[in-house]
Amino acid sequence: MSRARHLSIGRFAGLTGISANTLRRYDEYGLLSPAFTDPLTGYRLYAVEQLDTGVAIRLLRDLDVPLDDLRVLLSGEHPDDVRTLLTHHRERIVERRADLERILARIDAVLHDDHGLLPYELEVVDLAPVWVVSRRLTTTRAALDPAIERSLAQLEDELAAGGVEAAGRELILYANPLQWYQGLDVEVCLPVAETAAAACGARPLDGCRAVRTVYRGPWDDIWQAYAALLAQIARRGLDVCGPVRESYLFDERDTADPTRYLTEIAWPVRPRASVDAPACGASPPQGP
Amino acid sequence: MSRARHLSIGRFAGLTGISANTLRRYDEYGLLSPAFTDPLTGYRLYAVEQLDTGVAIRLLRDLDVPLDDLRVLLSGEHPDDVRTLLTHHRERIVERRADLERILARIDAVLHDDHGLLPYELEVVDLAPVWVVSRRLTTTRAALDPAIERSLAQLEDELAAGGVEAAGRELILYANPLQWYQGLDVEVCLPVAETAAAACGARPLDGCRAVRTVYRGPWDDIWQAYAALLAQIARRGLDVCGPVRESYLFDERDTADPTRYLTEIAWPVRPRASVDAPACGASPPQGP
DNA sequence: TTGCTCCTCACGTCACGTGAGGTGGC
DNA sequence: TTGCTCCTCACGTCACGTGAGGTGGC
Repeated sequence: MSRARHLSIGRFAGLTGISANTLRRYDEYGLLSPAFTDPLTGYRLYAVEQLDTGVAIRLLRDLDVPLDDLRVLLSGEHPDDVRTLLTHHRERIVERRADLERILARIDAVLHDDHGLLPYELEVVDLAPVWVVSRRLTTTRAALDPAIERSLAQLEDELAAGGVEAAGRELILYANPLQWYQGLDVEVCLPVAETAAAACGARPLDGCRAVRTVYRGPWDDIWQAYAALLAQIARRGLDVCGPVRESYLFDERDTADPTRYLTEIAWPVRPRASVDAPACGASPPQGP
Repeated sequence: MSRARHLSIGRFAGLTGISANTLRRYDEYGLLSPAFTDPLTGYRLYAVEQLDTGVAIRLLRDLDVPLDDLRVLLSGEHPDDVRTLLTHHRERIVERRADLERILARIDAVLHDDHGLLPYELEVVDLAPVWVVSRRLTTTRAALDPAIERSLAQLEDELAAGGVEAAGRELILYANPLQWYQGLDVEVCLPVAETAAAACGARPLDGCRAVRTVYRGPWDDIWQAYAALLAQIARRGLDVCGPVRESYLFDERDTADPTRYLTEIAWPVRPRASVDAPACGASPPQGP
């Protein structure tokens, strides 16, 4: 066995630009094993003929092609050639770039829009009483949107039949927003003028003290606003005490860009009665 | 100790969107520990007041801000606010995007330029003899470029003094290209017409059989071409037998884009004399 | 009591780098 | 003989997910 045409791991590393350590792992991994391994010393000896394979691996790794892909390619078992592999890999990289673009857009939104990380500025307000026609339903989160659509359409039909016009956009009450995974108790409301209340069978929503904020962004992420609100309410020594009201200041009727949606959240609160008393409707371990 | 305002890890996870597992690690890591841990059962209980911190962590992790940064931010020890942190983080993301752009550009170069992964098409050629004025030097890789510049300038001065014009671009001979880490033995040559050879003290470069390829790309990566060439030479049953010649078909004099450089590499070869005989100049273990 | 939640501990992911501690070859 | 190279084994990186095996609380 002549070693004249064999390269030690260090030389092979120097020529291919792959570190000796990494070459050992490629050997173990079955990706690129030396032409000869001394059974006594364990020394790895690479053939000069393996250099171009090594260079190719190095080039593809520089492009961040996964080792698994390289093994498939080098095994020759699949008919995929480098071109096919790189085409697939290109898509992966394009996706990663898109991920970064999304992150950048969100960072810039925080930096430029000049609201803090949690863009929920709370204020305590007194909600005025309001007359509404409403429809209450129980549904799941997945079925929520069409259920609301249907209820709204029905309410609008009823108002039209009675010759009454809605006094504003719809208002949606959630009795248990934090237990959405157990099903949602929803009341869809359309406000009407008090003078028209009798004509359409409207009921009053009582006025009450509430904590109010405006959430900006797509509805999928609105749970974050709820969790943050809940923390702030607790910090202020308040307890939530009634169904939360969502109203839609700016939504798909106003923009195609969900990140610009504005949703008002108003949560009825009262001073915390006692440290040890369970809070009504807010304390998750309590109710059904 | 009332637990009415405490949340189990599962509820806290559901409200913040952080998995229970991850919350346990954040506890261990000191990033976000529960307000209360039952010493008997080890159960973690989070305060409602911790929800907004949880949401903030979740938001920043969605932006891929490292845990270490979050710990610094939440510790309040440093005056950095979220804005500063995000500004730094933005730079990191922009860098990552630039990395991906570079990878995409290289993938596209391979895909569109229609050469294979190793863009080295070998051919065996017979190099014609050529007359050159030359200057031989020993240097390191770091000092190579200015050393070549100086030698070339001197050679050009000499030719000008003798009233002779160069017959083409320079040619550079490397006696030991694969041992560059041990120092380079370089001969810088300018070709001249045979008729002018005597007037300027030119010497002949003998003709010989050689393996020739054209490397495309920046010089920093040219070692890859050498390694791949060496593999192909061995596969064809040849041995290298003399200093390799580089000539610069397309370089900084022609383009500002190093990825478009074209470098011709011609390596004198002979048929392998014997499997066990050491090859001249190519077999790395053989000495300086 | 059943089923759900919670606990800890360990291992896998991905592709390496960095050492410790010891040995072979000129 | 000295200094260099090579060996194996173990651990660290990063931020998790996934399971095993067992227990607490309504």
